Amino acid sequence: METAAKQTEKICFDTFRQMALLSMEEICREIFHENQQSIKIKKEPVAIRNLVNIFHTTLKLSNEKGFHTMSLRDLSSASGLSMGALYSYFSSKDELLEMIQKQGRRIVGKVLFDHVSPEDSSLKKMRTLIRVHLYLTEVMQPWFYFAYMETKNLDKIQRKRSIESELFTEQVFHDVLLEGQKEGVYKAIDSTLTAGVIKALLQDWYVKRWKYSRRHISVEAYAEFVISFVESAILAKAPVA
Amino acid sequence: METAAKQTEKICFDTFRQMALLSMEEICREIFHENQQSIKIKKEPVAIRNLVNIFHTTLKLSNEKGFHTMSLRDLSSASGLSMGALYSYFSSKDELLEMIQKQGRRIVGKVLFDHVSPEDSSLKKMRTLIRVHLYLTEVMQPWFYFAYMETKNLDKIQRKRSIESELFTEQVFHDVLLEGQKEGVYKAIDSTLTAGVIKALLQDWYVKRWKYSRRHISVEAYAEFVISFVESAILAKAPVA
DNA sequence: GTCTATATCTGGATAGAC
DNA sequence: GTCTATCCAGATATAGAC
Repeated sequence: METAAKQTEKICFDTFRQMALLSMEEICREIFHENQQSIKIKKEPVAIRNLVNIFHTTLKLSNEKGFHTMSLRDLSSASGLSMGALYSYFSSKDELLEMIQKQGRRIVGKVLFDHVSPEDSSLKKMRTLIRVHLYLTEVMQPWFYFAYMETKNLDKIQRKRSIESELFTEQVFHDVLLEGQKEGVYKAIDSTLTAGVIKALLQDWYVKRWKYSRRHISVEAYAEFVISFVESAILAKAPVA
Repeated sequence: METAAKQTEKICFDTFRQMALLSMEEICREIFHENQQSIKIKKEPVAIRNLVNIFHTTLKLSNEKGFHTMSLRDLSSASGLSMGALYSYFSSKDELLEMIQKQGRRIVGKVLFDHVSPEDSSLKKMRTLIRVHLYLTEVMQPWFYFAYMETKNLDKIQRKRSIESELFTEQVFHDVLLEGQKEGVYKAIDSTLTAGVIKALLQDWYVKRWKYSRRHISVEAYAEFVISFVESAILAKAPVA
């Protein structure tokens, strides 16, 4: 009974995947138009195709051995673009790093909060937030991992932005927790620490992806586990079915 | 009443700190004697003083901007040792990386499992494991963070060792969970995922240290929070006081 | 727009003075 | 034992042909 309702309402991972892929190209188009001063290419289709290629390849190589260790020669041969061609899309290796970070933050912003409607119960909000967050990080795993590992290599201002965005996500969970506590759905435990703990569990999914792959655990399974684990810990009474 | 018993039994963070600091010098002495083929220095006191300095400075710089980004010239000026002097303690930058990883793994092995006795109840074992793990990572925060972030830069064999040690820690938690489930103390939920979740919470302490510092949360406070959070989620009945 | 060839710079590593 | 000076590989970045 409850299951039926759940299935119709519960956000589905597959539709999610397509959405994010669509976003990817769109974002590249935006980046292209915004950075036309540093991008020397004029034709949009060419530019976008190559940008997608460059970002994709950079993420792949960096996540194997780190952005700093990846030389532009590596990137050149792996992407099939020459050194010269690369430099018509960015003016320095650091700029490339910044472009990727910016692109990622933007997708997150676009996708993450479209799925929670304010009229939902705090219980439902929380569940949806957890699922959406996990599904998003699954679809964009390479980017999240990259952003996570390469923060140190950013300059101060970019670094600050990255920290802000981390704390902002945590804040969203924090707010829902407070709301639920007011309603009496959740226990009155430290909401800041709890929000941090939830964030840590979500992060583990994309940071330790190798572990979960090896153990053949799907995102959906992990999502349901996290939800039930967290709810066991914070619900005022026994979890609803 | 329970509080009094708890305080006498509960492992104390301050004594813990001293123990780890002592270990540090001892370990450097061991390293010195083992690597006398690559270390050109003969006098023990000099060697140890400089080794401690080198490790300490390397951790500091690397944790700011990454090991790869830290040049040996940076290390030289920050430690006060010349390039030449540095090279009488290791034969390559990679060897320095390996020495630090090895040193760290050794301290962990020395300290981590001395505190759980097999005759304890699984409940007590779990609590002690959580505390000891957190206290240890607190005392050795720079090293743990370093080991965590620089795994990518290791060669295959070292990398494998690092992964093994990660999975081993998780296994310890896993075993205690199973034991507790058999005794009926813990619920019969997925023990692998649960162990992973606990590990993630412990890791958050040293990976996101900046966050907890900023919020003025002490290790002890975090430890107690994690324990109560985890127990709320996994205890078969309501937690004991 | 894309390539090849090349200039320039950075940083790991070593030799030899003190 | 420690320092300075230097070598050289490898990386970023650019110029100019096609």
